[in-house]
Amino acid sequence: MSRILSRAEASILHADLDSFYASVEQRDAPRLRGRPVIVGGGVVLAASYEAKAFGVRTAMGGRQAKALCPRAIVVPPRFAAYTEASKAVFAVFRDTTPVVEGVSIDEAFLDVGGLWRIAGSPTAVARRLRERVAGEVGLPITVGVACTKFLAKVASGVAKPDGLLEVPPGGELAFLHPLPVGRLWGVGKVTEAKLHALGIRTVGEVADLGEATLVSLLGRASGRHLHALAHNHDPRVVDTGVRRRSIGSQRALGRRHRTPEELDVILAGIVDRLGKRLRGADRTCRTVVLRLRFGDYTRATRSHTLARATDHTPTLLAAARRLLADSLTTCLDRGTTLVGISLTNLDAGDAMQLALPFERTDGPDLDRTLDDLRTRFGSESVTRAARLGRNQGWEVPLLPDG
DNA sequence: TCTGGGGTCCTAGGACCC
DNA sequence: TCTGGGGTCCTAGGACCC
Repeated sequence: MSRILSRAEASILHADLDSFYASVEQRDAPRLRGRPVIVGGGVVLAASYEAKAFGVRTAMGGRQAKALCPRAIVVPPRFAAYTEASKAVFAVFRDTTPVVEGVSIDEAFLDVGGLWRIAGSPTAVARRLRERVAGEVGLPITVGVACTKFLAKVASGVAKPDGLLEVPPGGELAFLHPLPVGRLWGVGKVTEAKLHALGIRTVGEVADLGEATLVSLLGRASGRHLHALAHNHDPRVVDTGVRRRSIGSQRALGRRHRTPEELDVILAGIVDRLGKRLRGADRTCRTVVLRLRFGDYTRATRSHTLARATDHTPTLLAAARRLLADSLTTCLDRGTTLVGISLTNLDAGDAMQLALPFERTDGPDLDRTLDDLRTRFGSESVTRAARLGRNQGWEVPLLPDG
């Protein structure tokens, strides 16, 4: 299959803007250029490389950051400016290749395997992409080039900041195995500590471990995942149709005591915003999740699944209020420092949307309908939604790839 | 060190169904 | 009637990512 052949060449780009929020601030305010910049306040949302040199890191407490880098300039975030910059950068991505998969506001995968004839090698494409983002949007961006998504991401991480790194075909494992285990996607503090406890510090040592050992150590999914990545097995293609699986909003409240009435007002504000976002995205949800954090930094989640998917704010709010009412004594006892709502199970609504065209289609038209839906919703969403629809007893025909 | 806001995915147990 | 196996859904919690 052509997919196997194309995997032999390094045709996947992982493009990642450097210290995105801080770079936008430095671009827009000349006085910040070349200086250590921290975006945020109570917590560091982003730090410029000048600030990172002092040990300042994302998610670090503001006080600690100032202690490490007293000369840092702290600026409040301007989310509208970041959204606009992100749109401009993604426009350059899409002008480069139609096969773009956004990962976050500042990060995307691009498949440029089909561009040899018109645009040259993937590395040449990456070089031009970096020049265009710098010239047209005014931001530094790092690009990793490799034969798999995972390796392209590792490469961009190694090449940061403002860099370009291609992992040459055939040189994948030689590149990967000396790296520390923390470079593997999905290895955070906890997993790293478990591996270190066994004396395992490099990706190569993980690769030597064997899948069964990793599974017994980390659980089925994580073990298999890590084993695959350590051998650079990553069959995922760049998927243009990835859809959001949940939307959420939360608010930190500080340590001040809140009355039940205050909590209710905050909750209603959050649900109102989310309802608008949900309808704006033309989605529906079936599950409402209440997230709480308490004065002792413990957390709790409570969820409720509705009989059917909805985008109706009063319905969502009623569910959220019931969840909060059930937790109210805990909230008042322990002191609530954060309230949040996540709307999940967004696919349940998709399943209904998708079931309709299925019902009207049979014979040779089915393949065309499936192709059309996959283009609009992404292949994974279609498969998942069709399965959900079947489980609900709707008239959704079995998908060819079962 | 005492912490923001937005997400994804996995696990495990109980309920329920075939 | 008893017993077992297999599967999905729901819920709560946790790890991880940017």
